[in-house]
Amino acid sequence: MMENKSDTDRCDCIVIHQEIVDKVKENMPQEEKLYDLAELFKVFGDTTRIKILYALSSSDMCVCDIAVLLNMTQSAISHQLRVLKQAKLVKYRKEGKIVFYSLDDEHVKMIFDQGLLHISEK
Amino acid sequence: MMENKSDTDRCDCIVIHQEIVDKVKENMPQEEKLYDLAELFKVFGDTTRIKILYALSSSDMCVCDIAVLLNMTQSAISHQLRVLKQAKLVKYRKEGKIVFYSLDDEHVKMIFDQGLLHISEK
DNA sequence: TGTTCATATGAATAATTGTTCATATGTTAT
DNA sequence: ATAACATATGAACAATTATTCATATGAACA
Repeated sequence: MMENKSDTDRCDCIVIHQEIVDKVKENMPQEEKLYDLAELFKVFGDTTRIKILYALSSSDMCVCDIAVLLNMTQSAISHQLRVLKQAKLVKYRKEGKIVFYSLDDEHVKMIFDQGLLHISEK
Repeated sequence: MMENKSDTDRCDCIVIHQEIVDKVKENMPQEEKLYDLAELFKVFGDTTRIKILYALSSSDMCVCDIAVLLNMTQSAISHQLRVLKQAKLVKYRKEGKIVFYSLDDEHVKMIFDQGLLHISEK
């Protein structure tokens, strides 16, 4: 009869690799930080938002201009700008009834570039 | 009676900003490239995958070790490793029945660092 | 004051996705 | 051969999310 594996939640090789796993565990950032990191990248993980960010990296733009540029509804753009705003990736200034959005982060372009580098090499 | 806006799909301000929009449009990368970029970041946009990538940045590990480390099922880890493999972010080598995964990209850490930089400043 | 315009937002819907469960594949050891 | 083990995978389910539609807000202007 076999020893029940789920008693320990560990496979056999973990016993051998325990040291490595412990070392890796030590080097892992806090749970919360990794969660925030994933949340940030999730914001980049949508074509519409990527396009908006790319557009804003060229020039500040108002909501309606972005909608025209991307051939999408004003509402869809506005919803996505809210997500970008919450992630502190864009900021805005009001001029009367027009709201101009712009990038709020120097890292956006660098994150882009690293991503494009990966893509172009694979 | 008002002129129907949807005839042109353009708001009033776009007429004024047309030049800017045209310039931005010129500078936008190809549609496909932006799609791929979003797909790449989507892969980073999940806590489990971020943790796996972080773990592998410390040391190569087998599937079962990762499962123990993250306290998740082997199946869940395996599914996510497939996603990472497809994105060419990890590679693997087989040693008998054990499969060791490792990072397949120098950019992973740099993308991480930029992300963490953004988070820590906001 | 009433109308037009630019933007924001809540609700609904459709599509995507992460995990679990059960099972398949392929390797090692007895 | 058979059993044990490490990993992979398909189907199902629950949860998340992007867009649309209708409408609200608030500014400019006639």
